[in-house]
This record gives sequence, structure tokens and C-alpha cells, in this order.
Amino acid sequence: MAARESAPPAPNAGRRSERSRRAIYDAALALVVEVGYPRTTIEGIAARAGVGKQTIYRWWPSKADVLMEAFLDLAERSAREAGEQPYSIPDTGDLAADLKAVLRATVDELQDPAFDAPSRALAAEGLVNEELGRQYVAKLLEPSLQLYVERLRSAQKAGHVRPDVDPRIALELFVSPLAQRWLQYTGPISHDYTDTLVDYALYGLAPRPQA
Amino acid sequence: MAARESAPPAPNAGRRSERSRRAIYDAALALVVEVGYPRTTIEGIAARAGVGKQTIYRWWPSKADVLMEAFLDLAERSAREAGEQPYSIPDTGDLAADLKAVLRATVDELQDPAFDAPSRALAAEGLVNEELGRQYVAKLLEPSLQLYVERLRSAQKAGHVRPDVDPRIALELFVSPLAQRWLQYTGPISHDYTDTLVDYALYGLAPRPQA
Amino acid sequence: MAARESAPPAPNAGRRSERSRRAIYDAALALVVEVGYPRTTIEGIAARAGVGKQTIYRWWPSKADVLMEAFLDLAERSAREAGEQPYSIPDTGDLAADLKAVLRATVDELQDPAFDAPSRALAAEGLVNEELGRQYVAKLLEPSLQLYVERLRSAQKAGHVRPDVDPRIALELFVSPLAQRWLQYTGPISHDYTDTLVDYALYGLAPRPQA
Amino acid sequence: MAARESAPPAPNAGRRSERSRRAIYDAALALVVEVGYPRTTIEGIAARAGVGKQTIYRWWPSKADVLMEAFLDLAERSAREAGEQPYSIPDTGDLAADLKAVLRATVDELQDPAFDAPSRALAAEGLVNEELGRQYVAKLLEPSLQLYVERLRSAQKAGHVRPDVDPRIALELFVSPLAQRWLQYTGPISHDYTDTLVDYALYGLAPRPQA
DNA sequence: CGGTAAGCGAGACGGTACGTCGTGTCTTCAC
DNA sequence: GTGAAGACACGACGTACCGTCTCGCTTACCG
Repeated sequence: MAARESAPPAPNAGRRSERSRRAIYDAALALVVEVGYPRTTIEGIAARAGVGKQTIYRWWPSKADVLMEAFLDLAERSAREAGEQPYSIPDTGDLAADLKAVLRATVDELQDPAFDAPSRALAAEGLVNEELGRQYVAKLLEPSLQLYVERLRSAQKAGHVRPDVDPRIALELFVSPLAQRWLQYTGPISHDYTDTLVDYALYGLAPRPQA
Repeated sequence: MAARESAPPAPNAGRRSERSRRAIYDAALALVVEVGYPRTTIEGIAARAGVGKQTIYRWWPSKADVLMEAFLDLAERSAREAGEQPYSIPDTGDLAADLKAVLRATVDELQDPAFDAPSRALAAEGLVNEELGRQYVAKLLEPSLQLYVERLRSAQKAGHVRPDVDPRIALELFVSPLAQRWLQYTGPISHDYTDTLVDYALYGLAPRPQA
Repeated sequence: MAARESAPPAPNAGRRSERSRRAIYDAALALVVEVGYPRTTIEGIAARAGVGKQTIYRWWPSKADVLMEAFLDLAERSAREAGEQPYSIPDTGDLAADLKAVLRATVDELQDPAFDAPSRALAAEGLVNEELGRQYVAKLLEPSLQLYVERLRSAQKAGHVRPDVDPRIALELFVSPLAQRWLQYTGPISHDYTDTLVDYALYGLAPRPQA
Repeated sequence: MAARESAPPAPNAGRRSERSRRAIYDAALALVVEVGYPRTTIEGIAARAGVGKQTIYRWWPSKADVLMEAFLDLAERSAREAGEQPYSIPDTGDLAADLKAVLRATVDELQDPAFDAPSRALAAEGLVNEELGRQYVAKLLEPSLQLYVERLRSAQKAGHVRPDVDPRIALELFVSPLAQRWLQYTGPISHDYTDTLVDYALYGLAPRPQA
């Protein structure tokens, strides 16, 4: 439609070296895992990728953007490998069981440094850089959360969730606590823990009148 | 009993300049608000505080630690100003109302840049630096969360919360969603929103058998 | 044959900026004249030359080495400007007259701050840093002294100097006293003074048997 | 007659600690020998002497002045130890022999690091700091040179030196070459060398008419 | 002979410069 | 005409000393 950039001559994406891109992704992810995000530098990435610095600056505006793309690419590849229906929450009819299953899988994923390190790094950058934070949410978080929204809608249709409940808010009852414990070290995360969250969220804290 | 440091000669805290400390706190907080955390530098803090860099390095190991102390000091002073019972959650007997009131106050606080900017900066640093992250939790977060624990225990005694519920986990149902929306920009925060969180958390998402 | 450096990656001299080099030379010489050697700093040179500090550290190991090169360059340029026979001592057949002429010119040169300041600074550094001192001698002093050696050899051939005299030592009789008075302020320097030195050195202090 | 300083309250020399002064002298001399002059710092001297920095700043204006006094003190003590007539040149009637003897002794002294290091350091500082340079000459150099003046005067009376020769200049013919070789590494120094200097200086470079 | 003011060891302070590292821009050369 | 290589201006880092300034303390002198 229109040129995106104005000042720089807008590099010709057609000629872009796929080889370099891959090397940069790999280097960025490896460095974040190995030395941590703050000690990961653009010079370091370039050196490790066997690439000129300019090649990075030509295509990405910042270290965080490199990592963001690298991580999205990683997620995509993982998903592709993992198999069929790339992303969705099972719907067996038993809402509690389905949520527990997904959250258990999430807990496992969060323990994997290859996922934890870059993801945490991006989150950290996003806290302090609103622009990037919103990208993080839009590209990484929200797509996953929408799966919960769908599963909860389905549960509402089946009468297992109150119809007046807003699914986008409801999902936060079990997702946000896990997220916070993970990111901020406010507590240990485990399968038991997420099971409990699901139970509390679905049935509430207040005693049931009859039961 | 035992010497703490070994390499550096352990500065004599008795001789410390109160004047400099105050100036450093003020400068650090002001800069984080004005130019943002990443562009806040130790040199900048020193210059603004009218202090030698060494005076900062003598007493703090890193920018983040300076900010942490500065922010703790700020919180303390605010609390002292604010009044008597420094921190507690009202206990009117109506759990929902009490929680909503506290969360509304928290929402307001999170909008204040003087609180938001440093707090967010520390959280960001903590994501990527586990040591600091745990300090952040221990010194800033957990004390507040304990107030929720107490209030929930009191509610359990009054029979307003199921006795088998773990209050430390329960509080996350309404605190963590707010925290995540605030920190990660996953959604807007408002009084309505926190009210809803309290309702969902207390009464659950699943329909009640009788009502 | 063998790599010279090992730790630093040995900058590529081909890419070196001539512009920066010149600016650094000029700044270094100007500062030494204006504020003196001890108050000439690498930061100051960089600032005045409009150059990053690293550009200095990349090419020179120390302030003294910068100044050494700058001064050598200055000397070379002066010589080139000055004209034809770049460096030599006249040989009119009258040894005393020739030596007096050269020494008078030297006296004049030593009074010029543009020469005195850097030269003295390098000498001072060389006193305390043997490595640099030897460079100073090899690059700056010895070439000039060799001219005296040649002139004295020529005089020996002509029978004006005893054949058993070592010219390399002989020249010190008039050069070193001047050098010491100049460098150490042990006495005033003037054309009369150097004339006297030549006379004393050529004809000795002891009375001549006949005369 | 009048207070020397005006701004500072002029420390009371009567109360001065002799113990500290000695310790400072010793530390200064030792450090200059061990680590070299440029890496000798006032902080280092104070630490090594077990003395507060202020005790140094109270009594001396600069590192060089400390060293100057320390070295003068050392020289004095050495002289006192060495024996009776602290400094003088023998007068056996044989001028050449007497000069050679003294210069040989000087050569030996210049090889001793305890003498060489501080002396060289002060000379270096003096090159670049005229004020100090003149002090160096007045306090350290000139007194020794005066001994040569006297010896030469005596030789003139005895008819061994031409009466029209200026002894203050004459002495430089053998002293300055040695000084330059020593300070600037322009050549090796040895007994042979100084013997040669004396011969050249006394009898000149030009051939004698008769012999 | 007891009080007080000085010198003292100690070391924190506001500064300046150090030498290094990383940024983002620019230029050169090879493919 | 893209990309590897890397020099460049710049800015911040964390360290070392500077010279000044309190702090107790000890020590002499003086009233």
C-alpha cells in the first residue's frame, strides 16, 4: 500500500537472506538462555550468528524486537512439530477436567528454560515499554487466552458456567494467578496448584447454600 | 557475629550522610518517573542528587537496588503520612464489600505515576533477575498480600468462606488478575473490573444448584 | 610470521580514519602547550578532537604514546616545510663555527613553546617509564646526535679533532650541558653559553703547554 | 614575622608527630622504589604509613613535595652515616684523578635503586613543573655542583685549569653528560665512561699544537 | 591538675579521569 | 546491491584517587 518507513530507504525484503535470519533467531534465543537477557547484546547476537551488526539493525529496531520475532518463530515451529490442531483446548464436556489438563501442560512448559527465558525477557521489557508490552500481549498472550474464551463460551452453552459471566474476565481467575507466580516468583507452581485454582474459580470461595 | 562482606572494606554506616541518601532517593524516583527506568542511569541519579557516583556505589550494588530502597522509603513515608493503622483491610463483616473497597483503592494507586513508574520498573527488573524479584516480593508484595490472608481467615471464622479454602491461594483470584492487567497491559483496570473479580471469585463461575 | 597482539583483536589499520588521526595530533599538541602535560587528559584530547575516546584507545596504548606520535609528526612536518637538506650540520671546514651555529639554532628552538612543551613532557614521562624513555631517545634524540657524530668524524679526517676521540662521547660535551640546562632549569641558556661550551669542549680546560 | 599561610589556620608545627613524619617518609620512598612514581599515590602512602590522609595534606602540598622531603631526609641520613665531612671533593693536587674518583662514586650511587627511583621521579616531576624543578636544583643538585666549582677554583689557583675558564660552566662538561645518560637512557654509564669524560673535558677534543 | 584545643587515624564525601563495553551509524570490500 | 566486517561518535559503566570534610581519640599545654 504505502512504504512503511520514510527516512531509511526501506530495505528490499525480497533480497533478504533467509540464512542470516535463522542464524540470528538461533543466536538470540541461545544467548538469552545462556547468559540472560540483560547480558544479551546485539553485538553478541551478531557475532554468534556470524552476521554483521548492520544486518540486524536493517531488519529490526531493537534487541527486544529481534527476540520477539525469534520467539514467535520458535513457538510456531514448536506448534508445527507438536502436531495437528495447533492450538485449542480440549472439549470433553467436563470443563474442570479440560482446564486442569491445559493448565498442567502450561505449567510444564513454563519450566522449560528454552521457553521461560525468552518469554520472561520479553515480558520484562514489555513492563517498561508499553509499545512492546502491547505487542507481547497481542501476539503471544491474547491468542492463547482466546482459546479459554472459546472453551468457556462452549461451557456456558452447555449450562456449566453462569450465562452472565464474562469469559474474558473469568479466564483470568485461573490464568493470572499462575502467570503471576511464574513471572514474579510469588509462589511455587505445580499441577496441584493449578488444579486448586480451577476448583476455586469454578465453585467460588463462599460456601454453597445447600450443596 | 560474622563478617558479611569480604572483598570491599565494608563502609562504615555510622558515618553515612543522611542528606545524600535522601537526595539519591529523590533523584532516582524523579528520574524514573520523568525519563523512564531504562534511561535512568546511575550517573544521572548522581548528577541530579549532587552527589559523587562513588557515594551510590558505596551503598548500593546496582541501580535496581537504589530504586528498591528509594521506593520502600517512599512507601513508608506515604504510609506514615496516610495515618494510623498503616496497612490493613477493613473488616465490616461484609467480605465482598471490604475487598471491593480495598481493590478500588489499589486501582487508584496504580494510576499514580509516582507509584506506577518505580513499581513497574522494579517488577520488570525482578522478572529477569530472580534475586531481585524475590526481594520485590518479600519486601513489597507479600506484606500486602498477608493482609488479604488475614481478612480471609477472619471471613472463614465467620463462615463466609469455605473452611477448606487456602487463603493464600484464594487471594490470588482477585489480586493476580488485577496485577496482570496492570503490569502487562492485558486489559483496562477500573473499579467495575475489580468489583467483578470479587464477585466471580467469591461465588464462582459455575451455576449454583438452588440460588 | 607471528601475530603481534593476542588479547585485543588488532584493529585494521587500513580502515583507519586519517581525519581523526590528524585531529588527535592537533588536539594533543595544543593541550600540552595550553594546559600542560599533567592536565592534558585523554578525555580532553578526545573532546577537543571531536572524537570518541575509544578511537584513541584503539590506536594508542597511552597518553604518552599519543603525544609521542603527534610530536614526531609535527617534527616531520616542520622539517618538510623547512626545506631541502632535512637534517645535517653544515661543514664549512671550521668545526667550532659549525657547531656554534647549530647549537645557536637549537637554543632558539628550545625557546619555542610549541616545541618545548611536548618535548619536555615526553622527556619527563621517559624518565619514569624506561620503555618510553628509550623510544624517546631512539626516535627523537639519537637521529640528531648522529649528525654530530658525522660532523666530528669529518673533522677527525681533516685533523681538527684528535683521532683517538670517540665522537659519540665527544658530542655530549656540548650537547648534554645544554640539554640539562634546558630540561632541569640548572641555568640559563643563550648563544653565548653554547659558544662557550664549544670552546671549552674543543680546547679543554687545562692550559695548553705552548699556545 | 608573619603567618605564612592565610586561608588555612597554619598548623602548629610544635605539635607535629615525628612518628608520622618518619612513617610517611619511609612509605613514600618504599612505594616509589616498589611500584614506581606514577603508581605511588597519596592514599597509598597514607595507608602504608598507617596515617590519615589529612596528616599528609596538612604538611605537604603535593605528592612530589612529600617525596622531595623524604629524599632530602634520606640523603641527609646517608651523609650522616657515611661519615665526617659530609660532602666534598678530595683535593690531592691531581685534578683529573680527583674528578674521576668522585664521578666513579656517583656512577655507583646512580645504580642503587633506593637512590635512583626517587631521584628520577623528582627529576621527572621537575621537568614539567618548573617550580618544583627549581627546588630540585636548588636543594639537591646545586649543592653538589658547588663542590665541583670549588675544586675547579682550587685547580685554577694551582695553574691546572686555565684562569679564564668559568668553573660553573666547566663542571657541566663532565657532569651533564653523565646526568643525561643516567636520566634519559642515552647510553650506558660506567667508570670508563666517566674517566673518558674527564679526559676529554680537561684536555679538549682538538689536537694539541706540540704535545 | 583538669579543661580544652590541637594533631591524629579513619574514612565518607563531591569530583574528575580512567579504560571498557555497547549502541546505532557509516563505509569498505567480497560475493 | 546485500551482507560480513568493523571503525566511528557517543554515552554509561564501575573503579581509582584527588583534596576536603567531619568524626571520635589521644595528647600536650595552659590557666
